[in-house]
Amino acid sequence: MDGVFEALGDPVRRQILEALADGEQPAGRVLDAVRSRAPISQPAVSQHLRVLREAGLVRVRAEGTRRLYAVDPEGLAAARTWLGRFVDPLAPFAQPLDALETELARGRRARRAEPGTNAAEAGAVDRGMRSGERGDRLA
Amino acid sequence: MDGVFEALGDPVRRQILEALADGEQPAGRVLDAVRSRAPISQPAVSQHLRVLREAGLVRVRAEGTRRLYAVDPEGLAAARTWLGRFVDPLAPFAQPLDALETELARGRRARRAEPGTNAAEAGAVDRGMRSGERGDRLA
DNA sequence: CCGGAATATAAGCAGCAACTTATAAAAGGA
DNA sequence: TCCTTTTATAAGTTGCTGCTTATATTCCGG
Repeated sequence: MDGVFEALGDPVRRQILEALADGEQPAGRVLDAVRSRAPISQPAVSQHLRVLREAGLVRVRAEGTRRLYAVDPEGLAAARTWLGRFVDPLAPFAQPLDALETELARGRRARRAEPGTNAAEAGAVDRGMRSGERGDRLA
Repeated sequence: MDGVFEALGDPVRRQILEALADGEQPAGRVLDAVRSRAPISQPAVSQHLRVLREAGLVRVRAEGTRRLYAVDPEGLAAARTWLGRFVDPLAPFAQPLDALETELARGRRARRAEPGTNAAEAGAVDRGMRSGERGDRLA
């Protein structure tokens, strides 16, 4: 449980989660997905998967010599719940709206078959795309 | 880096956010809050605040010689939205029970730890339970 | 059984991120 | 003006984290 946000803090691990967003996949496929963006070794991805597993963010299922990984919604929900505390204290009632947003994202995901849009969307969030006004850049 | 999740990955920064959960507070008060749990220098907290600010998770307002920090809901919402893609669309409606349910399910899962696939995960849960702190318990 | 495929672990190394102390900057009060 | 308070920045050190290569483990087909 300790380690959920630590695990989410790594961009490669978030990418792995995105690769698993469409459903259960063997480690090899996850490896390929990550490699489609940057060169990385098989052990590196295996280690990332371990971190995610120990954080409760993914679950594994052995099938033959393959390891099928899938997102563990519980772990994600835990992180989400923690974040929920900081959302406007006046409005825990914004929840239904939140659910709608999620529903829309899900519909999009189901309707489509290409993983490209997915990554792009998440990447935007990753890079902190928000309404400007904060141009306080400092290296 | 300007990553939201990178910023959230540090336990001290999450603690700072918790200290700001009750509303705007001057940097000095944040410093005291963090110090109430572990010894840390003033510059260290100042640097953490900068990371949070650059990630869009907090905003600052100068008042005299004081700097008043507050949570920026937009940044948190971005993270929450990203996480939302992996969560059951109906889950947000169960929000109040979320944490408890997660806890229970996790305990169950750890108890029936299957050798090979789940051993490491169970160990991680054990380690996670040590904290006992209200806010950090989750993360 | 044996070779190969899929995955995990071991061991070691490099870079960075978070800490420290020292100092600067800015504002308010005597 | 000078001192104090409050916060930020500079500079340097170090432990941890994520990477690599090499090897072990497990399973399946021939």
